[in-house]
Amino acid sequence: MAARARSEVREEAILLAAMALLGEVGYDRMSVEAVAERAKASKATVYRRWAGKAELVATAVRRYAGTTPEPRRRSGDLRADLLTLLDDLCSSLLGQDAALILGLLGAMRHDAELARTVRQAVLSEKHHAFAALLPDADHAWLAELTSAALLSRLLVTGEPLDDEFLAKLVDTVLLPQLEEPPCGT
Amino acid sequence: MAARARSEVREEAILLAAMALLGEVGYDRMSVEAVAERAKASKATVYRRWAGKAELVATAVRRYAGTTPEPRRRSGDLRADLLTLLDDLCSSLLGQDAALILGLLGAMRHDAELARTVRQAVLSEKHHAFAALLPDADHAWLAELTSAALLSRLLVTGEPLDDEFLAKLVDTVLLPQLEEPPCGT
Amino acid sequence: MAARARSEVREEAILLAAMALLGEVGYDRMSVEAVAERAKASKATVYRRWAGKAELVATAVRRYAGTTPEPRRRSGDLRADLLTLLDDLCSSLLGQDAALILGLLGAMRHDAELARTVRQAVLSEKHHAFAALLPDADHAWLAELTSAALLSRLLVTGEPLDDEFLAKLVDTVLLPQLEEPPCGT
Amino acid sequence: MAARARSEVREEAILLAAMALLGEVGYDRMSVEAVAERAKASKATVYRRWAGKAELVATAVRRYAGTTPEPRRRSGDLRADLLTLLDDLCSSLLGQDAALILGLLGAMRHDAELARTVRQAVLSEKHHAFAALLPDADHAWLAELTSAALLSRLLVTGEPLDDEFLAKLVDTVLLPQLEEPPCGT
DNA sequence: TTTTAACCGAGACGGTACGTCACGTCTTGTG
DNA sequence: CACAAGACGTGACGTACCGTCTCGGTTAAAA
Repeated sequence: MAARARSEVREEAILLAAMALLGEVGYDRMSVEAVAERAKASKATVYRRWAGKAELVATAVRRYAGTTPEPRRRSGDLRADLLTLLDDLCSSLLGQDAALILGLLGAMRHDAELARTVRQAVLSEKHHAFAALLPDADHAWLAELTSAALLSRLLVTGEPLDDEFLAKLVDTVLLPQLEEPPCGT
Repeated sequence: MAARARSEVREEAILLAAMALLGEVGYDRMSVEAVAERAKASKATVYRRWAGKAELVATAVRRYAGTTPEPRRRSGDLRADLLTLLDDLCSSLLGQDAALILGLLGAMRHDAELARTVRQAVLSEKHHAFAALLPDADHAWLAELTSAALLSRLLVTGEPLDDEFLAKLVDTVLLPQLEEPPCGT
Repeated sequence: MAARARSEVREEAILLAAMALLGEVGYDRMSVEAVAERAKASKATVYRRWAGKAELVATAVRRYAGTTPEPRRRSGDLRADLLTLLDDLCSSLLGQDAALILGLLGAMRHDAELARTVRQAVLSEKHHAFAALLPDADHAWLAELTSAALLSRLLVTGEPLDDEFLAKLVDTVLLPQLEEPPCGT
Repeated sequence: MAARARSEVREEAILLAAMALLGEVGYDRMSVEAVAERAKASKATVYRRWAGKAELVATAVRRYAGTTPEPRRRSGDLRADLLTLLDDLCSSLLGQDAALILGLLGAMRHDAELARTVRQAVLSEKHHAFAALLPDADHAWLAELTSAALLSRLLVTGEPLDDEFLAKLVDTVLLPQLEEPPCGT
């Protein structure tokens, strides 16, 4: 194969530097200058590709954090499968970095294009996951509810995304919706 | 010896200016200078009372954000009452101002005490509302789910908090949890 | 005797604090706030008496630095007496603090009254000294020349006001003027 | 790698603005912000090159203050030539701008290197002028005395540098030193 | 003594300038 | 010719003093 273009190499270096700094100091205190310096790139190179910090970080996270690997196999037990699924989704919640997510949410308000992209990243992943597991359900709605609950924990309550929480979510929100029709009425 | 007391008037003017700007431009683009100017105060006066932007915003929000109106009367029809309740909660979601909420969430990351206060303000309002309507339910959980769904709409999807959405929330999330023995089993 | 009025006590405390700080950090970095604090006075008390830093310092220096004590006795040897005189004048050159003098010179440009006072303090002392020693000479001119030379050393060249310098001043500037007439012409 | 060189143009604009303001309002009331604004530069650019106000002024003066015009021709009459010389020196006394000189003297206290330079500029000009006119005299001493007298008038007494003053200076200070064997002895 | 008025500490206040930092744009020379 | 290096204008940051202005507590003289 041909060697990758210089741009790609640069881009990767920048994104990796961004991820590293993101982890070290958080979104707020991460500066584009620092990213450029660490990547041995120049600020111009960064700004040539991204419109600002939020976009840069968005790309970085999309590429290096949202690694929702191959969905784990289903066991046949619906409840167990849902728990496994949620566990996977948690792991990929943009690295669970609240500051990063806030930064992105903020940036979305100024950049409609970014907004679309992030929504995609945040929701469609869940959407597809649910679609795979429950072909007949209202995937979009399940994805939205799940996403909302996870985000709320992360941003608002600050409580951990632990097994107990996931179980409650499955038992009181997700499963009831799937069993709804059988109940008669 | 007694010096002139810090004027409550000044403080209020500053906090109101902060709230206003927070709503207008969001946390990031709100500058302390602008707050001072609008409050006809000097930067020094601001910094004399608060250690920085985050603390200023924290106080402002603590004081001026938790204003729930009195709950409307219940009709006896549970579904209708829930819809009315959600409608009320929407109206008080900090004015549904996404910029302000983002600013708030951002400020929470810099001020743990504020974080507690805001969680209280955001959740306990819903908590009490549910408690009044459904004495036997898991109020905290209902409040968290509802809050999460509203926030998600506001910040992530950007879709409107319309009746259709509220109805879906009631029908697929809230009511199913109240029909506790879910028919079968 | 009656106890001194409170004001006088306060004034003295403030002036002494000013002198102390002047010596410790110099004119530029001495702040009125620091003077007040050290004197356990309030800024208002300082500003009640003086219009600003320069005036405060002017008073302080006039009172506590310009202590040209009683003129030393004349020996009869004119040259020796002049040297003694210059030595005394050097000692009283506002404590020889260049920064202080600069501050005063600067303040003089904004405050004509102060200007008069400082000129008085700087020049008339020398004037009188010369008048006592040389009743028939042009005292004002001698005073101006001497003052100028001392100031120049202090502010411009920064070289020490040592005996060699004083001797040269006496021998090449002062004495020639006194011997002028005898020479004929 | 090569970045854009710091533009000599920017630097010159800033220094000229500094000189202008120095002359207009004096060192103390000259602000870096004002300099930057007048130079159509930014504060950051100023601070990128100089560590503070003192250094900025230092450079400005170093570069733009030592401008003596060519000496006028001598007539052969020593007294007349001295008067002419003093007149020239007056004109070049940094424009006889007291505020500027005070600013300069102030800046010298914060920057030892500037101090050396300014002394050079202030004194060596006179030094050379005297050397040209009186090859055998103690030029440095004459220069210092002259400089001192001019400065004293400008800063301390505030009286004009008029012909009468210059004549007195020539007749009572300069000429007597040149008639080296002072008649008697 | 007791009142009563001046005085004074403490320090809040609106300002102005400081020096720093990061932003996003731009130019320049090197590999 | 793409890129590092980094200068530049911009604008907010948080700090330090400025000089003005209430406040109440404390004297010391008048009652």
